[in-house]
Amino acid sequence: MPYFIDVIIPIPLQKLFTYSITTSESRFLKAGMRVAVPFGKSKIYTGIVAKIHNQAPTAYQAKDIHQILDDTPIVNQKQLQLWQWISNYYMCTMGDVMRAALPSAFILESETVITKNKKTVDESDLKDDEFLVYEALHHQSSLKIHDISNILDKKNVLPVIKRLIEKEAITVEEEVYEKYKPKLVRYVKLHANFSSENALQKLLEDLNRAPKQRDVVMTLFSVSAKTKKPVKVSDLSNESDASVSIIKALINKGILEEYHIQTDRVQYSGDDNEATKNLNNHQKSALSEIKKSFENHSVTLLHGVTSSGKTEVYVKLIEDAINTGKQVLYLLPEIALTTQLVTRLQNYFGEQVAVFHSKYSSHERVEVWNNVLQNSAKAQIVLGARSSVFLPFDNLGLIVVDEEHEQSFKQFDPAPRYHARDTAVVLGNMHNAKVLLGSATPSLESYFNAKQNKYGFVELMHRFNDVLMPDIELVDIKEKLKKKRMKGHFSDRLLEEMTETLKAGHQIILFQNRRGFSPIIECKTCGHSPQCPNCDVSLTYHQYRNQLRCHYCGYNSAMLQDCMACGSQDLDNKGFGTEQIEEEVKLLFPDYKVARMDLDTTRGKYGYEKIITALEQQEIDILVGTQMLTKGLDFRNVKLVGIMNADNMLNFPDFRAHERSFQLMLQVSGRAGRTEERGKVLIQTYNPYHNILQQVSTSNYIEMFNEQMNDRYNYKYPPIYKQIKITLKHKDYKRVDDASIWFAKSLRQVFTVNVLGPESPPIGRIRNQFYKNILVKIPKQQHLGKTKEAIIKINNSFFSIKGFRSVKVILNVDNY
DNA sequence: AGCACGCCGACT
DNA sequence: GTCGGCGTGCTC
Repeated sequence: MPYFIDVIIPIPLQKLFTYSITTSESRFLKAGMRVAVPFGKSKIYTGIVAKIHNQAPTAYQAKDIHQILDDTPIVNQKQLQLWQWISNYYMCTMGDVMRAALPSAFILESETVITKNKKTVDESDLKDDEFLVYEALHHQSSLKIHDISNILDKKNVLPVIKRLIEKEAITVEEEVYEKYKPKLVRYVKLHANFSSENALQKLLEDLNRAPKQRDVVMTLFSVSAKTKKPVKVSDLSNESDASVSIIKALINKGILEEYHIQTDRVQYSGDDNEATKNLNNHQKSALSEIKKSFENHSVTLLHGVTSSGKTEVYVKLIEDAINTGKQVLYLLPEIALTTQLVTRLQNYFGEQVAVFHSKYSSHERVEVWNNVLQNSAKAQIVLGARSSVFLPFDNLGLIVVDEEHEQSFKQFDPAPRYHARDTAVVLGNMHNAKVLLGSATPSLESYFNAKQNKYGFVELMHRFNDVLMPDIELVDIKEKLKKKRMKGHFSDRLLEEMTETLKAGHQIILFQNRRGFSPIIECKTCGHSPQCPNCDVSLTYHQYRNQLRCHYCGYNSAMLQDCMACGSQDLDNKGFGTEQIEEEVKLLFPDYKVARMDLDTTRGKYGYEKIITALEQQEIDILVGTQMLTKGLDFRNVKLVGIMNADNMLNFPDFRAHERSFQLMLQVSGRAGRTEERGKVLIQTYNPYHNILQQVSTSNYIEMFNEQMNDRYNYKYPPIYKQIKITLKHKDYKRVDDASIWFAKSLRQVFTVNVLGPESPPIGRIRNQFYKNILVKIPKQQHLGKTKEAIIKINNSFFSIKGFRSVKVILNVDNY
């Protein structure tokens, strides 16, 4: 019987590809193994076996596979199921998912290797460039395409190679290289010849004439007696103070024997585990409520105020899960994956904790992957950022999604555009695992789900040690400006508090959110900024057309000459960043140490940690920063938090701007006064009566939730409606314009009023590509799957139109 | 996505 | 004349 396999290939093509295999291969291969397969004329790709079957394809002749790359599957059945879900739900190809899921070292690529033919060729027959290549092959046995471009100093070398093949001077082959190389560490031991007492005695006598070497041997004895473990070459060299060459001499003489052991790149070397901390009463009751909730809700939301000790509660749940022999996944936003939290968990669970995030090299990721795959003791608890949902778990018992509201859980650019929190819920379901979502400021959708009783719900509203919530004061800068009480961006109130805090020897955090690309028009007199009449977002000023536009419905109007609210002509486009604030602080407080933390200052692997450490060790008095500051860090000595301007977040053109502002401000506020003393937060704003600011100042989540949900309901936004964003891009404006109008028209034929756009995004052109957005809003009762099918159908007919073929279409499900 | 094939401008 | 630009089509 003929055998075939369907293979997932890491390219954005909808279909799987069928290859033919032999009977013996069919016995060996299993779904989830990697195979190298020929694809197209010359390429060899790494594919994952999705299915083994006997149905020969009818329309074409299946090719044979090139090679099997694994002995056992590296992707398990549950993962393939998850990939399929992601591919369906987020409307991307399996290839896209594969690319995102596998560490890149697993995806091998072929390289063309050129070798000289045995039979000699008449060199006069060759042209200059052909001769150069031929000549080079006399010195080197093989060349890569890359080498040839270097030799000939041009890009396109394929015609030359083609001619050489025709003249039978060379042959080409595709070769696949394994990218992952295990790390080997060199060890030494005494050669077996000297294991007897006599031989050893004789050896030491012989070595009396080589005292250095004798020392090394003696040190080897003492080290191995002390540690009772194999001895590394590097350790021996350090301990005995001998150079590596002396050890090498001993190896060459056959006195020592060298061997290699494969080691993990990622290793934990710490003290013995601590017992987990005892919980206070509030934490205890939260813990038992969570456990109770898990009985009938596999997903539970924990709403715990900042500094309430959520982590300790997680730790207890993790402990329970691993005690029953299950794996645990602890998801965090990338940026919060700091050494602080990692060390904390390692203190409790030691070696069982594995860390997985984007700063890890591809090789390190392979090691974590393999440890999870083998259900090794070293990876019972995985602490990771969004991509760790792709690890080969087999036996998950618990998933914790900390800082659940964080938008960085959603991947925006390349496909798959998945949300790790939502994917984690699906993953948990597959494993019958419990999922705990935790946040001090839950996302509206999760809180909504909890309210709908779709998720369980537990609150933890007491701060640890009963520290008071910080005192939040709103400062009206409109008024301060009028009364001339502003120094640059600082109000007199903020300066007062800063001076006092510094005098008392405490630290200050100043928060300036620099987000927002195109400037927003703000009236200098009343702080009003024009709103879109159709949506609850601020209009964005577009200089090139002197227009005000709405990002969401495409509404636009001519630029106003005077403020709609107060008639003042003093309109200003606002936008100041952390750098200016830092400069101003340095001038205002020249005697104190000021530092800045934003994307620019935290570049590099440890940039972020350096600043955190400096702050912890109180080398910094005032830290100016962006949202980075908000991520679950514990700064003991920070007493004052200043939010320089709350308005620029509130006016961000996004239906979530208010929700996000609330979350952000409350999170930053949480950094103030985490020990005995009560912290102070000052929020500078032009509009202190803004509902969100009032809600922040009283930490009133419920009120914020109700009001925002009301808006979402009125304006048909998530979580009431689902939405899919369709982005079209092309380098020719006319073409995207036509294409997007066509696309939107086709969508309207199916979805009528629930289609918004097409409209140009605030940044209409990026990298010489013009963008157009179309938004499809999906009511709750409308079938999601069918909606997607309809969109895919429209997309297919779109691509059958000649002129639209070169337009790129990006589908983004839940684009928030 | 790559990559080949094929048809038009600007250079040794 | 060729080199190289990118439009179009295909990949088991």
